[in-house]
Amino acid sequence: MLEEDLILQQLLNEDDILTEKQKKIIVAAIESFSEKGFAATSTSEIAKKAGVAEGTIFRHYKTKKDLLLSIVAPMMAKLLAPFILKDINKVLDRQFETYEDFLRAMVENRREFLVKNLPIIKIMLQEIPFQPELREQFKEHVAKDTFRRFATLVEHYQAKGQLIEMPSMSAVRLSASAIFGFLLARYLIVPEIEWDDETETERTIQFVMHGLSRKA
Amino acid sequence: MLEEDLILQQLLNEDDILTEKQKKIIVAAIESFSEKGFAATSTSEIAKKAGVAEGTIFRHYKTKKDLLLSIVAPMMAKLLAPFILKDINKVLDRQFETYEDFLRAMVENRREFLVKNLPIIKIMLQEIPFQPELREQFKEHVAKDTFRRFATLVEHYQAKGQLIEMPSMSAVRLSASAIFGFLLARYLIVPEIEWDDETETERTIQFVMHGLSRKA
DNA sequence: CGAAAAAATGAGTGATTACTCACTTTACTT
DNA sequence: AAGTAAAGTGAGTAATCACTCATTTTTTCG
Repeated sequence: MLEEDLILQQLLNEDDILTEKQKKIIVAAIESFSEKGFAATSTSEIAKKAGVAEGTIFRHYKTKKDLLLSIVAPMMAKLLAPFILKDINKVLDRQFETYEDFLRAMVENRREFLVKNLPIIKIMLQEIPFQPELREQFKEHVAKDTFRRFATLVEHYQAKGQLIEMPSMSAVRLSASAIFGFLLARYLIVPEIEWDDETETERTIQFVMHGLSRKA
Repeated sequence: MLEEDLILQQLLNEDDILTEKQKKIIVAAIESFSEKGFAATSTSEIAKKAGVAEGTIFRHYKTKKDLLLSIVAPMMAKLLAPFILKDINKVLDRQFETYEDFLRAMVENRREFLVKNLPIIKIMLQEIPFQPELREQFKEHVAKDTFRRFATLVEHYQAKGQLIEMPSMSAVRLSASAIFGFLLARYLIVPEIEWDDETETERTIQFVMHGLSRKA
C-alpha cells in the first residue's frame, strides 16, 4: 500500500520546492502547536526548535497564521479520503456487499489515518473554532462533501433493504457518532488505558448494525 | 425546578463574597475566553470589557490562569450531576423502570446543562488538553466518578435482563458516544442547521436501545 | 570559475504581554 | 464622624511578541 496517508510526508515533498530549513520549520511547528496550542506557541520557540533563525520562518510564511494554515489545510482535503472510491454506487456492490463490510473498512481506514496524523489532527480540532478559514474549509469538505457522500452510500444500502428507513442524514450521524466516538476515545481522550482493539472495534460495528439494520 | 444548573449564577453567588467588579470580570472573561481562546485573550482586554482597571483583576486572581481555573473548575464537579440522583442503586428500580427511561432522562438533563453553560463548556473543552490541573480534574470526575457510576447503572439493567451481556465499560462508551455525539453535533458543531429536536432525540435513544437491548 | 539569484541570518522594531505597587476611593464598624 | 480595612486604580515594569530588513551565505548555472 503506497497510500499517501501521511500528511507530514506529503507536506514535506510538496513540489520539491521546500528547502531543508523549511522542512525543519514545519516539523517543529507541528510539534509545538500540538503540545502547547497555536496561540501559546511563539515563533522564536519554533525557530529555536527547528535550528533556524527566526527571520527564516517569515521568509517562507508571511505570518504565523500562514504557517498554521499551510500545515492544517492539506488535512481537510484528506478527511473525505475514504469516500473517493471512484464511482461510489457502481463499484460499491462488488467492493462492499453489506453496510457492515463498509463500516469495517472505514473504521480501519480512519484509524490508520488518525494514528498516522495525530498531532496535525489535534491542531486542526483545536484551531477550527478560532480560524474562520479553517471553519469554512471544514464545513466545505466535511459537511458538503464527506457527509453527503456518506449519505448517498447509506441510501444505497437502504434501497437494497439492508438498513431501516430513516433520513440518511440521521443514519450517517448515528454511524459517525459511534465510530468517531470510539476512535477519539481510543486515541485522543484516554489512549493510556488498555484497549482490546479488535474486540472494541467489532462491538462498535455490531452496535451500529443492530441500531440500523432491518433484520434485527 | 430550582435546580442550580447555571454555573455562572453559581460562580457569581459564591459565598456572597464577590464584589460587583469581580462579577463583571468573570462575565467578561467567560465571554472573551470562549470567543478567542484562553491564550489569545489578554488581561487588558478583559479589564476593558468588564469596565475595571487591569490591576483589579490581579487583586482577585493571582494570575490569568487562576482566573481560568476559577471559572472552569466548578464545571467539572457538575459533569457527574445526573448521577447523584439520590442513592442510585436503591431508588433506581422505581425511578427508571427501563434503561430507555434512564437514557431519555439523561439526554434531557445533559441537554439543559449544555445549553445553559455553552460558553464555559467550550472553554473547558478547549483548555483541558493544555492545563494539567484541568486534565487531572477531568479524569478524576469523569473517568473515576461519572463513568463508574454510569457503569454500575448499566450493570443493574444487565442483571435485570434488559441489556445484552457486554463489559459495562463498553456499553457505557457506546451509549455515551451516541448521546454526546448527538448533543455536540446539535449544539456545538453544526447548531446553525435546522434540527427536529424531538425526532432526533428519540432516534438516538432508539438507536442505543436497538444496539444494546436483549429483546431486539 | 564567476555572477546572479535564492536562502538564511540576527540584530532591531514598536507593540503588547502578564503582572506590580504606591496610592486613592469606598465600605464597614463603633 | 472618625478610624480602619478592603477594594480599586493606573502608571510603570521587564519580558516577550510577531515581524522587518540590511547584510551575509549558499546555491544555481552559463
